[in-house]
This record gives sequence, C-alpha cells and structure tokens, in this order.
Amino acid sequence: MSLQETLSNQVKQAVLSSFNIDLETVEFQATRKEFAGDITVVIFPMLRFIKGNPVQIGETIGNYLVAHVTEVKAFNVVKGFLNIEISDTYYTQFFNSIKDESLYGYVTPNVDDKAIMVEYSSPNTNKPLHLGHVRNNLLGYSVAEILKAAGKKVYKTQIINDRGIHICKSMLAWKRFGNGETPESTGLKGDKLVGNYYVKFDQEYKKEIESLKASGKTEEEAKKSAPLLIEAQAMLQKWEAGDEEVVSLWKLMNGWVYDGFAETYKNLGVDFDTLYYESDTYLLGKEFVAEGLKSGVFIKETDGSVWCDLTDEGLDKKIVQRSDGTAVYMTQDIGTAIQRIKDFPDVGGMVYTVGNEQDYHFQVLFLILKKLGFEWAKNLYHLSYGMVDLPSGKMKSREGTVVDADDLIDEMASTAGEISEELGKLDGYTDTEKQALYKTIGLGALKYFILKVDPKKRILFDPKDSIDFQGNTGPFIQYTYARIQAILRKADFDLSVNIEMPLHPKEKELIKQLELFPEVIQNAASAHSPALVANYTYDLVKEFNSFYQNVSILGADKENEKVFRVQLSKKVASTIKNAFHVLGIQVPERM
RNA sequence: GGGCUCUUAGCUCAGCUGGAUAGAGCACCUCCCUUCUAAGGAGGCGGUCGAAGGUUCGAAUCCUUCAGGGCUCACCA
Repeated sequence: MSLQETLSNQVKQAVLSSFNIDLETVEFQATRKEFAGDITVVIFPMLRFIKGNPVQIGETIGNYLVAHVTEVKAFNVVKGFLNIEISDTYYTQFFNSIKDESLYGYVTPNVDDKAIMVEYSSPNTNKPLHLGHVRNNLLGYSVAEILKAAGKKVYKTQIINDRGIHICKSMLAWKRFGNGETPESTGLKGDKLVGNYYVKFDQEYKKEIESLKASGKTEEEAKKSAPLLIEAQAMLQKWEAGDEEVVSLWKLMNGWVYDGFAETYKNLGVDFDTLYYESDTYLLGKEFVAEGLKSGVFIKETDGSVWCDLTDEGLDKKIVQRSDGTAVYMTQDIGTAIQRIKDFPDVGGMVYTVGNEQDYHFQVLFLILKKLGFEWAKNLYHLSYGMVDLPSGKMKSREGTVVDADDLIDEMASTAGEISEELGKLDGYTDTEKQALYKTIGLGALKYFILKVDPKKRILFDPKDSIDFQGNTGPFIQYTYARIQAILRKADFDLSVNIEMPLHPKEKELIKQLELFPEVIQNAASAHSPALVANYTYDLVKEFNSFYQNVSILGADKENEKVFRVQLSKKVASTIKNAFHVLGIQVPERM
C-alpha cells in the first residue's frame, strides 16, 4: 500500500472516530515549498460534510495521524490546509527499495492484456521527409515507447501512401526531363532524387499553364488542360490497370524512396514493427461498405454513391464510396483498420498519429467503425498535433519552403559541435567519437524541443536561431546525466549497501521528485503526451542541480553521506535515462 | 456561416482530477569556477492567466457569451 493510500485510510478513520462521518474521498497535494511539510490534506472539501472550523478539523486529524501513523512525524495547519511532515525514515526506506531497480518507473507487461497499434509517419512517396514529418515521427515513436513503459504491448506501424497522382507526377518528370538518373549515378538519396522530379514537374506544369493562359485560356481551364497533367492522369489510370511498364517504373522509383526514408528513420532513431502500403489496402474497405449497407449503417443514393448519415451525432453526411463504385479516403481507412485487427488479433486499440487538419476525418472514421459494430472501435485514439510553422509561414514543398529532415539533423549536429568546441569540451576524444556525440546532442536538442510542448499546440520553428542548449532543453538534461557519470567514474566504493540517516532537505526533495516518476509515465500514457515526461525530467534535473550545488557529494564529511549521495546521483542518472528512453533521446557518458 | 481547437511575463513554454502569494527557461541586472564537468547554481526585474459574465468556501482550470489566430466542413488524399 502506498503512503498516500495509508494516509487516506487513516484520515477517514480520524474523521470517523472524531466526527462520526464516513468520508468517501480525501484530497491530497504536494506541500508547497514555502510551508513545512511534505504532503497536504485539503480540509475544505470536508466542510460539506463536517460542520466546523477547518483549522480545528485539521488539528484533530493531524493529532490522530501523528498518534496512529508511524511515518507521520509532525503537522501544521494553515487555513484549510493540513500539512503533514513525513519522517526521513520513510524516504530513505523508499529510496533503498528503488535504488537497484534498473527499470524503475516502467511496468512489466501483462501478457493477457490487449496490444495497441501505433501508427505514425505515413509519408507520401514523392518527396523527402520534412520538419512536419519529424514532429509526427517523434510523437508517434515516443507515445509508442511510453505505452510500452506503461505495460502495454505495442506494434509500431505506418501506412505508406505509395500510389496516386503525386507519385505519377515524379515518374512522368523523370521520364520526360531526366536522363535516366539513379541514386547511384547522382549520389543523391533516393527520396531526394524523386522529390527533385516532383518539383521539376511542378515547374514545367506552371510553364504550360502560363503559355495556355497567353493563348487566351482562363487560369482554371489552363490548369485542367495542361498536357503534363493529362499525361500524369493517364499514367495513374495505366497504373491502376496494371500496365507493366508503368508499374515497374513505379516499383523502381518507390524503391529509391524507401531506401532514402530508411536512412532518415535510422538517423532519427525511429523504427516500425510492421508496414502497410496503400497500394495493398486502398480497395479493402469496399466489402465493409457492402456489409454496412446490409445492416443499414450506410445508405445508397440513386446515383449509386454510398453515404453515412451522421447528422444524429451532430456531424454531416459523409461519402464512403463514389457513384462509380471506387473507394475514397474514408473507405480505405475503414478497410485498413479492419485489416490490421485481422492481421494482429491481439490488438485491442489503435493510435493514429496524424496532424490536426484531419481531426474531423478521424472523428467520422471512429464513429463509422463503432456503427459497424466493432468492439475495438471504442479504443481508437487520434494523436492529433499542431502544425510546425516557420516564421515565413506555412511550409509548401512545391515552393521549396520546407525544412528538410536530413538537413535539419545535420545542422543540429554541427551546431552542437560548434558549441562544444567553443566550450573546449571533449579534448582527447577522437574525431569519430566527437561526431557521434555531436549527433547525440544535436538530435537531443531537436527531439526535446519538439516533444516538450503539448502535442495539440502548434510550434513555431525558427531555423535561424536553431535551438537552445541552455535551460529547459535536451542538451541541458544530457549534460546533467554526463556530469553524474563523471561522479560515478570516481566513486569506486560499494553502492549496494542500504543506508538510513537523517536527510538533508535537498536530498529529501530529490527523493520526492524521483517518487513521482512511475506516476508520470502512467499519466503520459493515458494522455498520450510525451510533454509530461519531458517536463518532469527537467524538474528532476533542476532538483538535482540544486542538490549538486548545495551539498558536497564525493567530498561529504561522513562516509555514509558520501555513499548515499552517490547512490542518489546514480538513481537520478538512471531515471533520466529511463525518461529519455521513452522520448527516444540518447544520453551521453561524457560531453 | 456550422464544427473543432488555441490565447498564461518582452520571447518560448509548464501549470495533474478546481485549492495556499500563477511557475520555469531565454533576454536584461547582481553575485558564485583552487572542489565531483560553469552547457551549472543563488538572487533581482517582469503577470488585470485574450475580454466580460456565471457556478462556489475557492477559478488560469468548469459553464455561457464575445474578440483574435489556426484547422476543417470535396464523388482529393
């Protein structure tokens, strides 16, 4: 039983014996630093049931607790707040119980529990990954890791948008304006090469529009009748018809893109357990549309199109199949969801990491799946996140105003390198060691910068000032970890002993902060928010730094103090490591 | 126009189910490197929590209205 549960029961007992009233709940909060005490019982809510002066009630309960609970050392009452002081013994014992637990904060998975499938990334295959994808990948990966740490079995997946007019545009431009370039012949990453042809297509397309307009057509007519577009559309039709030449070019160019993506994912440190391709799944939903028609979930219009009427739920009517019988986006997502559960029967819920411009789409999708009667449909979650904006405005890939993911990672690493050189750190390290470290630090800065903010908020990203390395940042936390490693390198004594002693206030604060970590992981899992973990870690590090600066660790006067403080430092380092692990951020041994 | 969402210090952000005098970092100003890493620490300056009502012992937090920003309302994906 946790201390809070014990206290809760005892407070209820106190109220029962003194006032003869059976309380249902007791409200606790951490005591604010300006007051003496560790845990505070809020008396105000009790006034509803107990008549009397909150201060007197607090005194009564406080006296009872001191008499009946060994951990309670003393108390004071301020207005309606009963501040309880917990004995040092409780904290030292608690610390001794967790100090050797290397996976402290993580829950071991229960094999009987249903798994969760987390989808993220899901790029188009006509252009390289950019800053927006970076946020998507980091969020999805981190939420998957947080769910794992919270004891869930997790499958990471993505749906690769490998078909459609966009990839045909790149293919056409490559055929028309290229000379058979390949990643090998140009030395370019495959996704970059294909992306360049996508841009090329757009440039040539614009030229055609201009000349059509010059010959008297309106903008709209010109856009529709430009030969390049017509040809791209024809190519898509050929693809759908299974035309051999088109399909093999499609395979070739998509292959290049996948190789390029694989490199970016590796650099970014994300991975997937299973992949879905839209070209395999885009027709999947149609049989369920037929089923939904039978069960009355969907309605067929006279022109043959199929709709779902959601006006009762306060939404609109939504099309799920075109009048020509082809699938729309929604159809495909219905099919993919069902297919995933078929492929992985142990999955009981899914998380979709997709930008907030699709909030409505997912609201509708989840509702339709519920209406179709799937048990798991109630466990679907749209991990919606805000756009990443640049100071210049929205990113547009066709206009070249994107921040490329690979470039960004490189820049972060080189910035980290410049700062490290300036500070004169890492003398005596080899160049390869240094490069690896710079990448760890640069990526740490980037990842932390993105993950520390609430997913649903938009981020303004200014590449010019890059990212800070001071304050609430990844490198600051990494630095603290590295400093603790330096302590551990010098402390060659036995750290496995359990020590009981009166605590310095800084030591106590640090243990209290450590105590919160398991709860933070659980909260982050249920809120699907890496930001909670990130901000907690920062608080922990600040607490440690204050401790570090105010008490002597290796030079402590007494032997047991020295050992205990090193143990504490070690535990802080390992907690930082665990916290950063779920954020996908590495910690360096030295920096 | 309908729906969803955001607005907290000059800037970037925390603030858990409503609780005590709303917290950090950056920037600006003072101090602290002979010690285990100063990418650090201690302090100062800076707020009508977008506005107005309401709910209650108590509101940044819940409700309503309004203002401003974003997204969305396709037989596109």
